[in-house]
Amino acid sequence: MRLVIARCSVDYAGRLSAHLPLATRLLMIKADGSLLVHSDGGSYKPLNWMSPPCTLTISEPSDEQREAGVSALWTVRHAKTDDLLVVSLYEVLHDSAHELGVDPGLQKDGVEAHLQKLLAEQIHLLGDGHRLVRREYMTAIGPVDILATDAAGRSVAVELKRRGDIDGVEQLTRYLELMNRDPRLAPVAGVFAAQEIKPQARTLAEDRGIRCVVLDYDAMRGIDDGIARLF
Amino acid sequence: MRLVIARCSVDYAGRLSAHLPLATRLLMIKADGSLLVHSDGGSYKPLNWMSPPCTLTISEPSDEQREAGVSALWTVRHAKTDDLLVVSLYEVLHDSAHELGVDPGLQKDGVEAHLQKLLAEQIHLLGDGHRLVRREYMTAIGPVDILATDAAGRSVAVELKRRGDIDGVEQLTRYLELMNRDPRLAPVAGVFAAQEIKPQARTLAEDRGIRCVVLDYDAMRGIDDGIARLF
DNA sequence: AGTTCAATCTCGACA
DNA sequence: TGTCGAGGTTGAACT
Repeated sequence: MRLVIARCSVDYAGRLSAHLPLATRLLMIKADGSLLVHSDGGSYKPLNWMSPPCTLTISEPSDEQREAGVSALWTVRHAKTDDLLVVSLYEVLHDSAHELGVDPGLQKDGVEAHLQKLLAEQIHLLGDGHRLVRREYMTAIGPVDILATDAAGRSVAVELKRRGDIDGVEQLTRYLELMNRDPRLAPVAGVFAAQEIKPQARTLAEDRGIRCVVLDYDAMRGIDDGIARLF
Repeated sequence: MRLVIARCSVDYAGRLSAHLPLATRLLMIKADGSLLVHSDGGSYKPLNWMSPPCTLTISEPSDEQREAGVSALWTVRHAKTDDLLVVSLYEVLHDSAHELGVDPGLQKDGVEAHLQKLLAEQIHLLGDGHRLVRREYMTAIGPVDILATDAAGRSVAVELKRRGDIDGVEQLTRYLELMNRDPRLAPVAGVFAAQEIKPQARTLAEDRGIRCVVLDYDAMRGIDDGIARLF
């Protein structure tokens, strides 16, 4: 990885055209040839960049450019899409190279999967008499998070989210529409379960006869840990 | 901006939990206190990060950690969400600080708004006899991209996307439901227009009687440029 | 400040 | 390999 701090301007042409006026920025060249242009603020997204696979060419500026103060030109071209990024360097304030090696990568610890497991184990949270049929019940348009039955033996489809918004309700609605056409399942009631349910989502859900259940993740985990400690 | 190359491990706890095993990486501390952890490959997204507003605290490792080889601990806590990022530094290979100043920011030339403008100008692409009523036609639940009339004078609501997926169909469906209750507009036909329409989205749309139109952006722009050249 | 919607989205899973 | 769906999405425009 090569790190360069420089006064530069940047032009990009690809899906859109974009320009960065002259300013001091960090230029990061990764081992795969990709380039990131970062400012000293904002989020993790660079001001501009070129994704791999791409190639960086360093060239001399034209006389006109040199007269304007440009000391070098970096041209980065994408290997497949022909997207083009041109960095005009005016002054280099820092330049260093480093060997980092291959990264072992991020290990993600899913929480939604855990939430599903916990709710399956504590299916009574849906109401007295509920029984688990199965997790990830497959339908033609995808898996329903949890299929259960209520005290009267009727089917209950559960859509599970960490943060319940309108999309989750739409998703569950599509599942319910489909499942209610299956005579072996119909009638199927819907439950929208989440740690937190947005007011709009609740309104939409209840308008469609879908019950909303707010889950307390910490409490569920606490009980689960308690069970785990028993064995 | 401070740039540190170090052998380190990283732990994150927030929306999800994640861990980065010991390896050599770039740590970028921006002026607003945010932290980025980059490897020497991949795209512009860091392996891990903390967005502003947040605060970085540098502390001494515990005896146990020191014995394991940790020389320093960086703890970054988000100001609002309490998300936590902990970097355990084992060996610092490079450390430098730089003054970058405020960035003037990126100047973009948009594409999406342009597509709407082009379709409004070339409304015949919807079919012979179509006429534009207006762009961004307001309804109670938001603006419909384009409202037009067909050859028979019936209302046509157009939802425009660069890539047409299932969400866009749901959105248009909600608009149509609402507009068809308005006696001045009803009956309103729906058109789902995009540069590219996903098979699932097309199926759902057609099942609901919504017509799909695939747009050729380059051709539309070409015609537009041609018109521009005439004047 | 909250909401909605696009993105040079990125990224992983799955057919 | 393409397609599809989710993201610690991010970011911008608008209410």
